[in-house]
Amino acid sequence: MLDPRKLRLLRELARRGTIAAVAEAVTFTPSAVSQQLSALEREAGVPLLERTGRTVTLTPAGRLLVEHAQTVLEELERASAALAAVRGGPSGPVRVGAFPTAARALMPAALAELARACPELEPMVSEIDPADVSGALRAGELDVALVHEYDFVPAEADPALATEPLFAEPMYLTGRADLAEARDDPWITGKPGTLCHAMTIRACQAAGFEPRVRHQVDDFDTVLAFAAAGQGVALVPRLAALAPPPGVTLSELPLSRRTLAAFRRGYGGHPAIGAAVAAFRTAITHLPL
Amino acid sequence: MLDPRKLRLLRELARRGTIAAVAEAVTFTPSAVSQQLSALEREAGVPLLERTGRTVTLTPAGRLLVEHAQTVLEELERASAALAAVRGGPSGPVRVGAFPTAARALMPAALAELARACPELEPMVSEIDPADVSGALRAGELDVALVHEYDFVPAEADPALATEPLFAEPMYLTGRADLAEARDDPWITGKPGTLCHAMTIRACQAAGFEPRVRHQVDDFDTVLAFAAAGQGVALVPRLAALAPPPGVTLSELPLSRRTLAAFRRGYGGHPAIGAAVAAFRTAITHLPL
DNA sequence: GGTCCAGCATCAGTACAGCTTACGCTCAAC
DNA sequence: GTTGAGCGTAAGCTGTACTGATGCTGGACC
Repeated sequence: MLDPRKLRLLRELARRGTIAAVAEAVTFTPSAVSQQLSALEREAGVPLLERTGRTVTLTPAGRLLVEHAQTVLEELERASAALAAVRGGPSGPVRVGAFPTAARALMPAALAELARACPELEPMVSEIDPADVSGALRAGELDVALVHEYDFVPAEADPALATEPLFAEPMYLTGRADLAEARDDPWITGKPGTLCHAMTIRACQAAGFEPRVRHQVDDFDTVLAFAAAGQGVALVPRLAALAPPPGVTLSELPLSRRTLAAFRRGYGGHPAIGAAVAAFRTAITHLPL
Repeated sequence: MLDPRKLRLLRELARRGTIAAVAEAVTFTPSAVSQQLSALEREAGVPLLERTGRTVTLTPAGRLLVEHAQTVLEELERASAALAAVRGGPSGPVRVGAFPTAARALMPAALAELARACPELEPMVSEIDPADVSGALRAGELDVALVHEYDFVPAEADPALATEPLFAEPMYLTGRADLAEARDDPWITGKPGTLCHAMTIRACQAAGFEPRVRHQVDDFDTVLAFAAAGQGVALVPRLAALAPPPGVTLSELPLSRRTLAAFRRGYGGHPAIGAAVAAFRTAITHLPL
């Protein structure tokens, strides 16, 4: 019988590309991962990995097995979720990931609501960059996470993950009435590789110009402070612009940011996930949107 | 992570009812099964078994988990089958179960065809009573089996097993032109509990009478010999009546017996199963039906 | 060309999981 | 009361799966 623990390693390898990365994700040594994958190959009777120099790639048979591993692992998780549902009310630790804005604006109210509704639940919140959420969920480091997507920058579609929309908020432009006016202004964006960065660039491109980026700052409070200091214009979501510093004018744009809850697909039926998402929703109703 | 080996034991328990029976089916000691199930319960966090005196029954949570176990195990088997398909042509041992009539009439030609088409395959045939086929397939003692069903006696519907129809043959009545004429005759049936027995009883009931059973014999050659000796009438399928003894007349009835190939559901894609079923079909074309 | 480093494999050693064996308990049948 | 079937627990052994150390390969950089 194929061992799902080994299948999990294979799936991670398909995702991460190197044995070392898999080892780090599951907190094993690379040696252990290498041995387990070799054993899996032996059991499978087919080469699953191709060793070329100091790198490994999956063979077609390996990719095929990854597909099956996917469904097996999902189904196992579904079984766990069903058991947890039977076990009674949600209880035990739930690891929650949240991007910084949400951690600040939404989490306190959500945690209070969660403590009220499910006192047995022990939520553990980690701030996490949305770009890392997918990997952390898959690796089992997180159980549920808040992520967001912008117009022009959809959330990563991962077959192993499911999402549930929570709310949408409009985007604001600082200093100017619309994007066209800001065509020649200096811009303040997030750091390259972040969603905020991509969002700003793409929105400007859609408006017909390439933004001249002067500052690269991730924290929206800092962004607004820079804007107040006349350092440039920026796009900020409603939640980050509830109390703009004096001297900063905000114009609502026909752009939005959507916040979603993400979790492993098979885990959706888990009562802890349901309770957490419900608490998010309750907290949202208290949000000044 | 839930261990599929333990899930398998739970599934077997749901089917067989006692730990001792599970142990026998998987060739463990009852102690090992007990320990494994206890461990599974501990991991699940919910009571799965209810111990009442010297017997165990599944709790609702246990039954729920069995459902999931079913799909997990099926999916694992599907993965194995996919690997076997990649591995190239069918090879290795295939355990084939067949009821006595089929073993005699069909198997020689089917094995010859299989040896021609897939020389790497090592079929191992066991005669087996159709009533035991389901359990043997589930326990992994057989990979594919020939079973049959009669009008009025459909094949057992097991969610873990899939079937594929192979051929149908008419039933014959010995001595008389139709069932109504045989209303008051003594009858020769299979032994109680067999499909043949049930088939005869139900067919007579459908014709409006209760057969008077005199002899209980499973082997159709013996049945025909009894009929030739004037000991009564009987229903026999075409395959068993190819060379009736002198003095036995046969009348075709509007009843049929269907022969099917059965295998574990997840195993259907396995090339060895496909090759075996194909060989059965080829052998059937040589059958004087 | 030599050096360094990243990445994987192999080997030896160890810890733990899972099996068997042996034994005790409970309950039903006789 | 005795017997036997059925399950659980304790003790012991084996094999699996991990870590840590070592060696090999190939690319980058000087």
